[in-house]
Amino acid sequence: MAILGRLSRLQQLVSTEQKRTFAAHGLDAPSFDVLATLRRSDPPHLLTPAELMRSAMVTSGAITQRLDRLEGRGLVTRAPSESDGRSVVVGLTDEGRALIDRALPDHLATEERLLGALTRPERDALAGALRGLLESLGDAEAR
Amino acid sequence: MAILGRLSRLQQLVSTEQKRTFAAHGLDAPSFDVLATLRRSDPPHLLTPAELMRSAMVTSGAITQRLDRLEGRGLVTRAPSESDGRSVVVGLTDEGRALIDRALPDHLATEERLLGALTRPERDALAGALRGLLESLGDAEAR
DNA sequence: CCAATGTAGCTCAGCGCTAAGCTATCCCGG
DNA sequence: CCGGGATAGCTTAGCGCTGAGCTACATTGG
Repeated sequence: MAILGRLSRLQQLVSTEQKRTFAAHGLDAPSFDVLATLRRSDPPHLLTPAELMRSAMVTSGAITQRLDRLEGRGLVTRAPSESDGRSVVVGLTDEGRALIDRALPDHLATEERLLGALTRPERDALAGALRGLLESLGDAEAR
Repeated sequence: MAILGRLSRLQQLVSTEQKRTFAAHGLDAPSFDVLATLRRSDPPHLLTPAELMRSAMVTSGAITQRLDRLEGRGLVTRAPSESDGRSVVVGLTDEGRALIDRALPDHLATEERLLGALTRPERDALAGALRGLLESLGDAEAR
């Protein structure tokens, strides 16, 4: 089983490299994750903590703390939901949106660089294999 | 770039599943990693903290703390190196070896289960792609 | 031979996450 | 209409890791 060990090592290398990119924009990985998830969501780019939690695959406490930090920096806003008294709506501030819009191109360039060794067909095959595995493990959000 | 995102999600799912297996033997992932690395090394299964550090891709401080915990439980031993005054030699105790020998088959079964969705050729292709990526990123220990 | 540089391992403060538990709200079936 | 289970979000203690810094030992070049 030389697959899962390599998966873990590769993820480790990749995330270390990505951290460097995030840091160049004053971000860390958890913050980038939240901002990018909001940015990728349909306009008007509003999500609940529960949605962010499912996307990030972390516990609710982790999302609470991520949002605390981002809100403290003025990058996201929290407002009570109008339709569900338990829920909260998270949105990007102008500053948060400007920041993630600066960081995203760099992030994509890093991805491209990390995958540079693979040809297009190889990438497609790899993406397909990963997708298949994710689905077999019941990952609902296997995008 | 649907690859790196899936890689991260997959690694998350896999490691959560593996944790469950480790816990069934009274282990967590870091402890399992150290014991399994020692067990897989050539007899007499002795490694230095520096070697464990490179294998696990964590900092030296992390290895120190992992070894503190394992030594405290009586699963590994630390002895000063005879050939290098800076170095330490880590070995498995009888108990440590017995424990990892019980846990490893379960771990392999978990791997097999997680990869159940892939056929043999699919696995080979995936393993090859991951290996290629690791090498392109300069991972010396891409086994 | 020794000064300079590199390597090995340890220490510790700080950080983000989990796990468990809490309150408040929603929603379904009886 | 209401009781009970599910869901949303927050809190907090505890944990493992990083990053920076330290000491001791090894190695290399002049």
